[in-house]
Amino acid sequence: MRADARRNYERLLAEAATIFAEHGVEASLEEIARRAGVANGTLYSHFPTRQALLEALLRDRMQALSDKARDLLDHPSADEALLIWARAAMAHTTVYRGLVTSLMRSIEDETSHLHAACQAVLTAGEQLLNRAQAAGGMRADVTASDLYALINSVSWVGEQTSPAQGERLLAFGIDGMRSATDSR
Amino acid sequence: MRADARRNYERLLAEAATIFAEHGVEASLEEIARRAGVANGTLYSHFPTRQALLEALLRDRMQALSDKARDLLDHPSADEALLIWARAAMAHTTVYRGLVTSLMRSIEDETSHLHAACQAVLTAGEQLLNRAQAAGGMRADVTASDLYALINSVSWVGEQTSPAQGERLLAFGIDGMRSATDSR
DNA sequence: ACCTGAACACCGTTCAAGT
DNA sequence: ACCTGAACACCGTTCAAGT
Repeated sequence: MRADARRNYERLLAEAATIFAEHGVEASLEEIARRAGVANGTLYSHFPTRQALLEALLRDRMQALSDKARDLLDHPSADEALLIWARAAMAHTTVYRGLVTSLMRSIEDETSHLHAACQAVLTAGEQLLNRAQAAGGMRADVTASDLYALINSVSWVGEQTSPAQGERLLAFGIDGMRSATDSR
Repeated sequence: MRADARRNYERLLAEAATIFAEHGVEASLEEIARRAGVANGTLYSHFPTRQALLEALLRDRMQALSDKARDLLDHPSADEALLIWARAAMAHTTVYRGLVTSLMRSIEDETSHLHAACQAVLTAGEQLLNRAQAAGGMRADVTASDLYALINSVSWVGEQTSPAQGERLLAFGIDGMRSATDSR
């Protein structure tokens, strides 16, 4: 990669982070290019779609979330580990306004640039879920997709109303996924 | 209201219904005006905002949902009545793609043209919730806002992935709101 | 009293022409 | 190889001028 190309790439990423943080993931791509000091087409040559830009921006963070799930497999309580991770996932999905919608769509859409990363997160969550199920804390019929959808939906609520309302729904949702024999 | 004004109003509503059904609530207002055969500004004079248009379009349906809650107060099972109503509410919030986001936002935003109707729906749900709580089926700490948020969030999931996934999350959510003593 | 349609200030995306 | 910037086809919203 040529030096000027690399510099443009980095500047675009940096401006995108700022502008997405301020205006959400639907912010104007034109403004990102403008603020990065490059022409319109340069943005498109580096990032063919908005999702490609998001993917580059979130790559490390999503990897970290997957890693965190692996680490939590060593946590003494399988149930608690799952809850801790779910909250971390919530925090991740709300870094930019509107991001949660992209993440939810991308899990089903294989053509999305975010699909692989979302799939990795789902699989990471699945490990924690399976462990909690084996320990008897969670219903056997709960799927990784259920968990993924729950986390994203409560993040969406948190975004639309208040983070506290999102937290409440997460608690109800997880409780509803617990085994009947589990003490509450 | 002048006869031509009335006719334009009706045509705009009819076209909006068609186009929202096809493209979701973020569809082009310009296209609605175009298809209704009126000028751009005419749409704005009748409906100052997109939400005002939505409100006129949904008024009857939202009233019917509130009425349905009242009727269900006579249902023999308080728990079952709540679940039946929640499913009806889900169906309502998904008539147009993207509508659920407007409905969720409008409950907190008093300036929204949809606010009053959303508030009425929330209150209607509250009656059913309170009855289920009095009967001992639902936790006492569940609020009408929790119920409203749950319904909208699972509708959102249904829209982003599949209706079946939305249904599953509704079941988990409601279960999580049940009293611990409730048989499962 | 209501309607028209141009005007303004924005978009996303593409692609020939440059360096 | 990469970048530029004009071109195209769209938007939402406002408002003077008409009838």
